[in-house]
Amino acid sequence: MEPSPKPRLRATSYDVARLAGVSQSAVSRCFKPGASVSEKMRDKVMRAAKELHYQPNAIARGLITRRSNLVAVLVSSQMNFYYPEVLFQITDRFSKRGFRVLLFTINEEADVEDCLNQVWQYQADGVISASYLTIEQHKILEDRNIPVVMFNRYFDDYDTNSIWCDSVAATDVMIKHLTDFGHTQFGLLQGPEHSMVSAQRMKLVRHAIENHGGRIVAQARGTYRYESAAGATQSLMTNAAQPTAIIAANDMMAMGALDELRNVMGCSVPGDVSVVGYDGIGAARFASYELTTIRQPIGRMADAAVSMLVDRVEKPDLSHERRVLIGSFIQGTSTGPTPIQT
Amino acid sequence: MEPSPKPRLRATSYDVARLAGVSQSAVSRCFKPGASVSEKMRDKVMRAAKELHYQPNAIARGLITRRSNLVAVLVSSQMNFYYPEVLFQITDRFSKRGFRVLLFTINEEADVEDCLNQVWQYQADGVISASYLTIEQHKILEDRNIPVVMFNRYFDDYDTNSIWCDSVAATDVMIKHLTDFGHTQFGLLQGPEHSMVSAQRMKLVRHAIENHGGRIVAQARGTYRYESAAGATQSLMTNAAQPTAIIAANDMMAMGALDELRNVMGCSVPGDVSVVGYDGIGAARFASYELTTIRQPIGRMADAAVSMLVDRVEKPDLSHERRVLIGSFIQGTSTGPTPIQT
DNA sequence: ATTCTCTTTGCATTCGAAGTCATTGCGGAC
DNA sequence: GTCCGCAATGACTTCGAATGCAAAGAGAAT
Repeated sequence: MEPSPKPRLRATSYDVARLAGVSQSAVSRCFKPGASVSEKMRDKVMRAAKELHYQPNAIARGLITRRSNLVAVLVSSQMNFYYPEVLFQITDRFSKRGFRVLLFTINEEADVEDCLNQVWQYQADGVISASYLTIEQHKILEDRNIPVVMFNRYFDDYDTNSIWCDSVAATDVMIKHLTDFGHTQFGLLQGPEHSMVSAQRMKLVRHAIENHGGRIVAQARGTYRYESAAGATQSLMTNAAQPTAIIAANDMMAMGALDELRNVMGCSVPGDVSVVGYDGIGAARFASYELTTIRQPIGRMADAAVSMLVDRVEKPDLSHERRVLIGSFIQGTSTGPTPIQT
Repeated sequence: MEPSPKPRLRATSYDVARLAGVSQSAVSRCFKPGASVSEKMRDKVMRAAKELHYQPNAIARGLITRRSNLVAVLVSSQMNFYYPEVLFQITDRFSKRGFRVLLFTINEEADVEDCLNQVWQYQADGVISASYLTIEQHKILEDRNIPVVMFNRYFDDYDTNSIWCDSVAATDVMIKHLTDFGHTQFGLLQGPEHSMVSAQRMKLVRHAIENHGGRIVAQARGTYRYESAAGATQSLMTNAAQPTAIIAANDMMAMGALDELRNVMGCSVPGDVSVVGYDGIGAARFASYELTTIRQPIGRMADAAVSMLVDRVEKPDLSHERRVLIGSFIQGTSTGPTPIQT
């Protein structure tokens, strides 16, 4: 007695070939755009493929072509609404370009090592990092010939592919907007110590404040998260010289500061204190906040990042590039005239 | 003349075997936990592997073992803060279980078809769907023997694996909380027409309102997004009989409604109108909102979803299961006593 | 020393598609 | 009718790791 044919779960190219009465190579070619196949052949094969619900096995294909069409996206998992926006935009665009996204969320720095190993094991064709990465870790990837694009970060002393948002002019406009309102006493609500984004932004802010004759009277640090702003704001406001305007390193903290001021400390914003942020995330436009902020063109940054990565996957020898988009000043209602000094 | 040896980009198990002076099988076994390998062998191999920076090729492994260790996660890309929270939690947990996440964002229903094909091509071991899926689409996956877990949704008339949050009791408490405050005129801010989550929630709400002697005086629909609440709220409030409490199908819309009421229509919340939502997302706790809502235990739901999927990947014959966690009523400051009727 | 276990190791094959190369077929030019 | 060029097709090999099976080795018991 014949053993009952094990119910093949998945049709392979051989099954399709058998059914269509052609060779496996022919089937393969029919699924490769631009291959040399006659109309008749393509028809036969496609009909058979449809009948068997055949779809090429991307894993097997990846093995032989050495192209997985997988890209790894690294994002920090901290609850900061900036990352989901970026992630979704990037994923969307990769999808349209025929790449799949392997998502890695980074909780703590220690996760990165693991994550890079996985990237390597899964033969990801490239990496977009919107998370903290050391130069050493970056080098590991480059040594392995995996192109990397850094999203909204770069290294000062080391060449990389990166997408950056330049806020020099916008920052100047923002500070001028505040000094025009009569503000001279500024409080800085910075991000974490090691964060280059925060450092960069605060550098611009300091410079612009100096330029427009303001003075930094207080500084505090947060973690970029909403919750971290409460304590930092308290510390800023209980300073000997009270700031009349608070510049936060991102919108999340600006929102936290605004809430702390309005809802806990009983201040009016912008009546007593003005608050500004950075990023231009969706939530910053909510009517309860309407933050004055500097908006990153996230959509165009995602476009640029995806293009840049896809280009390097296709032509590995392309040299490093840094693409800089320009952030724009967005006036909200979280800023206004200085209160008259008593 | 010998052709210069092309610099092997990637060390394979053969390279490691050669360097260690053992067979390829031995190398493979050294990387398989629980395989029968002597101390000496493991040492030799691991040393060689380290020297060559060898890491097993997950693609090749997947081809032969028929296990990709990839899971697909489908989420809607609409800007609703609920999805990122769920996504990050789920990803985190899969990571710890040795699975990688293939992310698929769904913009419109038409994307699903494509996405399912990709899931099939990439041999995903399983799928978690936090996005809209028809029964037919679900069947496709099951026919292909790909286990699916539906996150926060299920089918009424079709068996599936699902994680669900039961809000029956909490809804009753919430409505009682409102009627105790004197509210009798309710306005419903529903989700999209085809959304089963909205339908379910609103069913509970209707029932509870009836139970506690309230009356639904107005209804409107939104898209679950913040922006969609503005118009819907206007429509609710310009109704002949004005509601004194608005029940939104999710927190995002509740936040939108609250902002529209406070910042556009000049109402006091909860002075003039009370507002409640559903989900218990992080942003609902922001001091500007402090929504009264029904919180889903997202962390435990993610745990359950991941466990359920991993179980079915490992034992494909496990029957369907529906795990139901209980939502809890969270009292915020968006609800209060009815205004005295004039 | 011999035999018998039980563990460790290597050989050979396998997974599924892609691509190389050789062959076939077809049309047109002579 | 013969020859040439080009398109279409198939046989065979390849990618890298896992595994069934057979063989070799290590002890233990006699």
